[in-house]
Amino acid sequence: MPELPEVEIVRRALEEQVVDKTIESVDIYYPNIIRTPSDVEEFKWLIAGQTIRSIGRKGKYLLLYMDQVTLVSHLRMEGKYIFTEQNQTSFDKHIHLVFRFTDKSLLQYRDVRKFGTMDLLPQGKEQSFMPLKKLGQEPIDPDFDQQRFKNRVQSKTVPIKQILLNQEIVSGLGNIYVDETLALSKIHPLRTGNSLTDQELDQIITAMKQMLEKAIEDGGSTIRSYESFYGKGSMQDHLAVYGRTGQSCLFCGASIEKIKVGGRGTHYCPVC
DNA sequence: CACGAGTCCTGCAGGC
DNA sequence: TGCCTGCAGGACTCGT
Repeated sequence: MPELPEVEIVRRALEEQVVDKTIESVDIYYPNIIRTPSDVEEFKWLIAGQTIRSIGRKGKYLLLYMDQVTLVSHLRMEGKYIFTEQNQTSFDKHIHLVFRFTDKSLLQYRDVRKFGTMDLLPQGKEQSFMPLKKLGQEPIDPDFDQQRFKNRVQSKTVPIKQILLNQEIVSGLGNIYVDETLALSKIHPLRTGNSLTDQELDQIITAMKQMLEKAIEDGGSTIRSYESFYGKGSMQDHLAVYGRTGQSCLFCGASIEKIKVGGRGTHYCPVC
């Protein structure tokens, strides 16, 4: 499941593959992927003729900047982009959208769970697009405001696990990297925000950063069906707790436990 | 305001 | 063998 590092890998791939290409048309096989505009025909009409100028990323959102519009794409669980040079007319059943470029190359969007979303907004309007506007800073942002982060966490009464998953507090972390961050910081996922000391939050900040930077370097994690453009990342081989229920902790040897926190599967070492 | 629960969707695991 | 149930998960909406 793509989190910040995986989305960053996709961003880099798209940057190499589709920048400067002009969209001739879009085939849509599953319209529910498109949220904005609500009329799919309008989506097709607005995007036709647009040239992709650059690829950005904010948290787990991909931004495809074009001449008059910006496409905001969220891959959610299993969304992925597949670029092919040659023309094609039939696709596997999980391809829900195909961008056809004027040079006959294609960009296919594949999403088994159909959870991904796309919003096409007028150029510049993506700034005020709600989910993006409310997004918290990324831990790897050089301007990351540590004090503000600490204050917001300490004002909350819910478990730290849920707080780190809240994209409005800090963006880019998903279930895997939150569990890993807490394991690395040696902080129990059920500890509430207001119970954490400044020092413990410093550990969390350091761990988040380290985690994400290493994951990007490793080409992302390949969990379940997720694969990046350039094949598989290797980060999954370095996970300390995620998906290791019952296996022994890398730090102390105790058996990794799995519980539910805020409705999410949560892995941790009961000793560390 | 803050939080919990329900929703979307499909492949896969487990039970019988 | 094959059906049925439940689970996974990000972010949004709705209800308390």
